[in-house]
Amino acid sequence: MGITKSEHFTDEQNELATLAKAIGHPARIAIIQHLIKVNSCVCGDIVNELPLAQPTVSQHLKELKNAGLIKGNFEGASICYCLNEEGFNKIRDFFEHINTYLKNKKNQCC
Amino acid sequence: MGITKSEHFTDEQNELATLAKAIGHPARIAIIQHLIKVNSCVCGDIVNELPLAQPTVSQHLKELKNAGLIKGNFEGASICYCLNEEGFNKIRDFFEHINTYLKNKKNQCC
DNA sequence: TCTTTATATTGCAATATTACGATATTAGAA
DNA sequence: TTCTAATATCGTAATATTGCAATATAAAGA
Repeated sequence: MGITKSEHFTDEQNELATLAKAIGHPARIAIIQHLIKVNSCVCGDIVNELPLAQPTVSQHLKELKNAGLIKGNFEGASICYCLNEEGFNKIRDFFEHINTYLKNKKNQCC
Repeated sequence: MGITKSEHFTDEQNELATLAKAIGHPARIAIIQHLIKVNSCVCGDIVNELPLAQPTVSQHLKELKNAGLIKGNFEGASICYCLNEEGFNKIRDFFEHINTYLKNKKNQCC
């Protein structure tokens, strides 16, 4: 039906899913990579970096912001975006947990 | 339009997005967590662990498999699922890269 | 063979996502 | 104030995702 049955899952599961989902689009990966590449806040040039129209980029930025993966500050007329450590820490912990498991796993049949 | 303009992004960006997207659903997070929790391959009991009907679970398993995040082996009449190290390594590298950046970042304005 | 058990596939309805043109908003510059 | 530049929001079309009942398939046991 297109509705995710969020109420049947734990808060942690829903939160991790929201973070991963927000990252799950090539334009949003590109935004994250660009923010890392320039190693500073980015004011406005993100639209020029992406092969998408301005309203579309704005929408992707909003989703990353809502998920807690980026932060935006007003910088005069434009806005300054940068990565939000908090969001990335949460999802990093999840992958570290998986990584630790994969290193020590036993009884694997496949 | 609902169409992601994949052709305008790099292979790496599309691949990372596909992996993150596959993880971006609470049911699929729950499947991953269950595979870790039992610390072995899981044959069939995943359906009983989730608050979803069998066809829905089957569909989620298929998506995780297509993304390269789990593997499935036939084990008699049932199927044995476990995590696929390869897929998780790829996305882990991405997050480690981000983590390294966040630790050393300068010139942050937000 | 027939049945049972486990899993996959099909088909469809409900909802979500993606993309963008048009338009609104907001802040500085003239 | 008026103009301009930067960003957000609205509205909408096209497509994707989610979920499940019904059904198909495949393997093992009686």
